[in-house]
Amino acid sequence: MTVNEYTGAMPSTSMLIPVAMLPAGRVKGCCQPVAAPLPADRAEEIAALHRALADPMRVQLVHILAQATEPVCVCDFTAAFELSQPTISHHLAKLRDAGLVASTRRGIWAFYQLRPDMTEAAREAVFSLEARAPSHRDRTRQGRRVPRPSAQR
Amino acid sequence: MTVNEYTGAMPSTSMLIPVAMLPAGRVKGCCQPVAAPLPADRAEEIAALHRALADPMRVQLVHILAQATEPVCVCDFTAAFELSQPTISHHLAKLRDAGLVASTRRGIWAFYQLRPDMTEAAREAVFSLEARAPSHRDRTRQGRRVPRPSAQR
DNA sequence: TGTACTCATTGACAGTCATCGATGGATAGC
DNA sequence: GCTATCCATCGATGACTGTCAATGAGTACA
Repeated sequence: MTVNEYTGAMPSTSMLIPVAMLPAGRVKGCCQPVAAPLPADRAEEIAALHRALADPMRVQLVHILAQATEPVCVCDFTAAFELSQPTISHHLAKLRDAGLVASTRRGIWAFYQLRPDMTEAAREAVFSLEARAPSHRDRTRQGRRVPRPSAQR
Repeated sequence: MTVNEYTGAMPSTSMLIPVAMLPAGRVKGCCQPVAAPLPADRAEEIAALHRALADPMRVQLVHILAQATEPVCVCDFTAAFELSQPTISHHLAKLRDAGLVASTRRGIWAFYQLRPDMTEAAREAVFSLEARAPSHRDRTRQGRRVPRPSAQR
């Protein structure tokens, strides 16, 4: 076998760690070179994105925003869930810090929406959430719900 | 505006909470109906998947497994990272509990690989990780790296 | 059987996170 | 100015998480 049967990954010498680089004493009979790790900052960036979606409440918030046709008022979130207003605000701040949502104020109200300029990584994560969200997807199937915006705005 | 400019979501009365269902006292001038929340267990399921990838070390482990052409020995993980063997084992167990990886033993060694029967949700998450993983993607572009396996095994 | 080795589990500890009540800033209306 | 309302922030608290040392389970080999 030379190809990952699942991912389709091809062996690439550019992605392999030379055996000589492995710490001495660990190169036993079973050991094989593995793909080069991601740069530490990139791994942390990816993990931070997933961390933003690692709470069911934030999954709910993103789900609602992905379905919304207008920016959503915080008061609607607090009305929809049995959590205190500070907790909702806390989760929205986490999503904002992760670059998933943006907020605007109108008078005393704050409105949240998904960021149109979300990173490609974030877009994939949101799509993977929405793609399997509605159990009635088969009934209302309309294709990919989070397309890459053809025109950024 | 009747369509979410970013997600392309269409208004669907089946996904809206009737205003009458909103708690009394919260229906103020700014409030609009929002999409129905996900079932609690589904939101938790989605969050659990992201929680599994919410640590940079587990991102690295999944990345290596996605690039690997063979099941990877634990001894290779412990050799590739400056973490203790129990910690590596701990992270692999988390990935296993999340349904992302499977392990087999050969003699005294344990080998890990991505689960071929991973859920659609997990597959999307892994793909969204790998799609932006290599900075030299453009040079070695081979299309989607995590296709749905045509033949389950 | 005894030794060496690999890997998983347990226990402990420090750090982080989710949650809520209290508080403060900002705005609208009187 | 005064009051009411909305939202963000702060501080406290309990729960969870990442990490490692110690230990246990299982295997290979002489």
